Amino acid sequence: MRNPDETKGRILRKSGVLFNTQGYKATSISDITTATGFTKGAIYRHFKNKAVLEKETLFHLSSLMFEKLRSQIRCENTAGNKLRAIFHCFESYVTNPELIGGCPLMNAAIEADDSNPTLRKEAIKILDILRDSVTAILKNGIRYKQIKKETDLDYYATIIIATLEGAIMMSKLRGDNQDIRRVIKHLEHQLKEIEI
Amino acid sequence: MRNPDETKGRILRKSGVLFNTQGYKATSISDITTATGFTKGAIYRHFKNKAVLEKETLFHLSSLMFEKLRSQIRCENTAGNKLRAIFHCFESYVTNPELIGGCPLMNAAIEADDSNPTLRKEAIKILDILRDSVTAILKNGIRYKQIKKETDLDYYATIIIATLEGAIMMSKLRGDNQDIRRVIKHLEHQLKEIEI
DNA sequence: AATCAAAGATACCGATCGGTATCTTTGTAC
DNA sequence: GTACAAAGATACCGATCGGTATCTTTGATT
Repeated sequence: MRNPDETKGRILRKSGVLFNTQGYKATSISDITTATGFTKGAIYRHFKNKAVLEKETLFHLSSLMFEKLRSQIRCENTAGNKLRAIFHCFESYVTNPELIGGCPLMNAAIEADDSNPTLRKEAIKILDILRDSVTAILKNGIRYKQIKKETDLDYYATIIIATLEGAIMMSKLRGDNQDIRRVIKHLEHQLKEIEI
Repeated sequence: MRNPDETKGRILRKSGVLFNTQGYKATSISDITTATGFTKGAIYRHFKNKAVLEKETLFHLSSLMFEKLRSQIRCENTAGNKLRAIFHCFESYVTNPELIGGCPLMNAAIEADDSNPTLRKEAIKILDILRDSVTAILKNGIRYKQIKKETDLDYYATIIIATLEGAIMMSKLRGDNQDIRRVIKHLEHQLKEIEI
């Protein structure tokens, strides 16, 4: 019992990489035992079945995502710059090799939407939190006279998230950051129109 | 030998539905035998292995996609209306239950980008054709004085495709067409700025 | 009607899947 | 240092995976 929490953390980190690159269904428990060095016995002691491991891993991946997002947002002190920080966070899903596999929200959403209700529910939660983060920034921006008060919050949140996610798909598929760069340029233009 | 081409077509149509909803790796040959009524012997007579079946099925799905796209584009006679037709074609990936599983480009791209080079190559081809379709419309629009001549073709093509694909992901995940509607509204606004 | 190649069905292969029962090891409390 | 519960390893389960060798059926050709 040489530290169960650390073992669980190791499993979550490794399965996070595997699920995010190969997919959830396509990654076997054996893949995870090979990657972690632990045995099935160890894994099934911490997770009662694969579905639970998938769900907890997606939660873990989203925690990393929101952690990074929040730390970058906190560094900026205007709504506009906070949003620009979000844009570049998403760019790093293409450019940063550490964030292997791309955006975990997108990956889970595409795999789960038609065939994995459990994972889908978790993905919806992540999307809701992401959307709320964007609208909260806009709302505070309005409060502090940085964003025009007639701005449709939900509308802009949808545009920002959809555009970034779509561009990540395109850039990851092609293996360059051309599309994500274009999209960020576009979003920065859009931002200037609602900034005061 | 009661019509081998029809058999191949049946297999492609059924595996198209299965691959597009459950994923490529997650769909087994047995799933396809159950869905088609054919046996493994029949399937492996027409496709030398599963990878080839996956690739040919993705090509088949993209053919359906471009067929519908082209028929809708052909109905319109200005660049702007041709683009609007594309927007609503993509909306139907959310609203039309016949197009089950969503956009095949997106599905293949997300599943293949990190772990299936064969499928990834096929997905890149689809994205290239889609992008070329959009830029060709814009280019013709400039020629016939419907689109401002200083418009950056590749830039707009990226914005349009990324935004639509991202919104399909969001709308399919949530199970409503709110996000895709917002995004189309946004793209129509963008379109008015480059239309003459 | 006999022939024959192609279409498709059947039966099977070794490998791997998710999962579990059981055993051994480990750290800790006394 | 002994007892004990938890952590982790080992060995195995039936089911299913992709794939293949072989058999039967089919329809066109002569």
